[in-house]
Amino acid sequence: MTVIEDTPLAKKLGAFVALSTSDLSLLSGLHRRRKALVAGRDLVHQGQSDQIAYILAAGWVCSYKILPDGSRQIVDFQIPGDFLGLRSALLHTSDRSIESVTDIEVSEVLVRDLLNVFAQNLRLATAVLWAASRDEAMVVEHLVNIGRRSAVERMAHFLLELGSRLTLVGMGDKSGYTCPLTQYHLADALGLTAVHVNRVLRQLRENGLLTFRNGVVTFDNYQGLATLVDFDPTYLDQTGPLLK
Amino acid sequence: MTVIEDTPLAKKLGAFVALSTSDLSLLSGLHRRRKALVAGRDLVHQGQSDQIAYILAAGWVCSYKILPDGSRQIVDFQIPGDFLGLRSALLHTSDRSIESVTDIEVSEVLVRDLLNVFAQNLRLATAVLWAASRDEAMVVEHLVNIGRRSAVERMAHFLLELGSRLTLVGMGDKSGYTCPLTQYHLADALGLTAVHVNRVLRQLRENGLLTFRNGVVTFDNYQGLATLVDFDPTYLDQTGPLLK
DNA sequence: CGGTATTTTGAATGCTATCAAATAGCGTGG
DNA sequence: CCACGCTATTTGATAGCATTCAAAATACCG
Repeated sequence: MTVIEDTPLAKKLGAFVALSTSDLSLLSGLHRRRKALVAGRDLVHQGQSDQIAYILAAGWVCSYKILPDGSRQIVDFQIPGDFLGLRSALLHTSDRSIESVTDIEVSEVLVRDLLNVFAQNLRLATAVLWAASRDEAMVVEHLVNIGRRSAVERMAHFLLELGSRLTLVGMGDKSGYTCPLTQYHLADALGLTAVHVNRVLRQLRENGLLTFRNGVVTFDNYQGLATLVDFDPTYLDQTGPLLK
Repeated sequence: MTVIEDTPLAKKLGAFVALSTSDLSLLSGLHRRRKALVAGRDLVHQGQSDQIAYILAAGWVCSYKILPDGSRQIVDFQIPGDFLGLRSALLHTSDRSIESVTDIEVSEVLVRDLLNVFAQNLRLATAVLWAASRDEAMVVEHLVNIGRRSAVERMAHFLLELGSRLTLVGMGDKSGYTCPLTQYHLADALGLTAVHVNRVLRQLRENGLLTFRNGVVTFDNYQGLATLVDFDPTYLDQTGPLLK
């Protein structure tokens, strides 16, 4: 049996609030109904909405919107420990589609079960809300990124942010991380062309800032990158001011 | 005494769920502590967070982030009936600044009072959550707008969306609305230059689509605009599927 | 009526897209 | 194990949209 504390969700929430053993076992109660899915499948389709949310246990996922001309904008990527479709399940509205980027494993969560957990345990409810709020803050940061930064800065900021998130769940550190995204994914997320993404990555590599090759992001000069885009990971590393 | 049903907040929430007289009086209970502010003042500053949220009663406000190079990205505008700083008050984190665009009137709302209302009245709690969720959906729509549309399309989409929101609170219709935003505001919201905003507005005007002059937006061809950007106001006009 | 903020227009530059094509990587089947 | 086909990456040349710099015209305010 897996050690409860080691699920990505527990790690992430644990970074927000201290979790007791009983908190952890309540959380693990949500991890029944495991499901596996191959890469490139839609989990939720734009407009559809049902009573189920998911916790991503393994693999990467993206949420996106398609425009009438066929282009798409990726709103966010989700990594292990993230909820999928939480708001759409709670509020019966889905404004975007969700697709698996890699093969994934998810745990189905019934809204009813989740609300029960919240009712039993304020600490967990807060932690989950906190995480949801962080996700929203990331969308805002993403908006600023696309609206006001050059292509090189966008890329740097994006890869730094991803690094911080992965570090939180033990899948990366300041030296880099494994990343399954293609240059097309990056393009759709950053509002660029895949061709230009390639040139931007080359530029970052040639300036000794970072290398993204063979599915691995390597920060060659973390501090330099952070300075370049004024990266402030504070909005991700909350030190749980609400509950201790 | 003002008729309760006529506050912009009541109008907006009323479009989500049917509100009874007792719901309305509970709502109006939140409208004590009226405050007035002149244009161009900060209500909440990036990073600060306190226990107070606001309901905007009159005037326009914008929430934005400033980048280290001095440029700014406006994340959203708020119009009468919108909450200001709701999430930051609930979760003790503010990721953006809020500034008055015009002279405004707000009602201060203590988190405690708001939570009391929620506890007493599920219908209102749902309506408010719904409104908050709509605001989030608008940020996502905004992201898509900036990431994947041309300058002309961005402008058209933005002004259409604003029109829908204003219509909901009785401040506009399909023919147009009064709009206090300067071309600098539009530029900061759409990730453009003020100079280019001007050219884009001219282009829209010369194509007979819309006219924005002397603080008035006039839709010269509403259907043409909606088609141009595939505008779908569905995500704003919810017909309250949750509570009737 | 002067002063400031906003809008408008012009010319030149530059960043990113588009179009086109070559190279490299990877899984599959012979 | 190699050939094949597909997807992803890389590079070059050209076009275009939006920015930048500059300045004039107009609106707004006390």
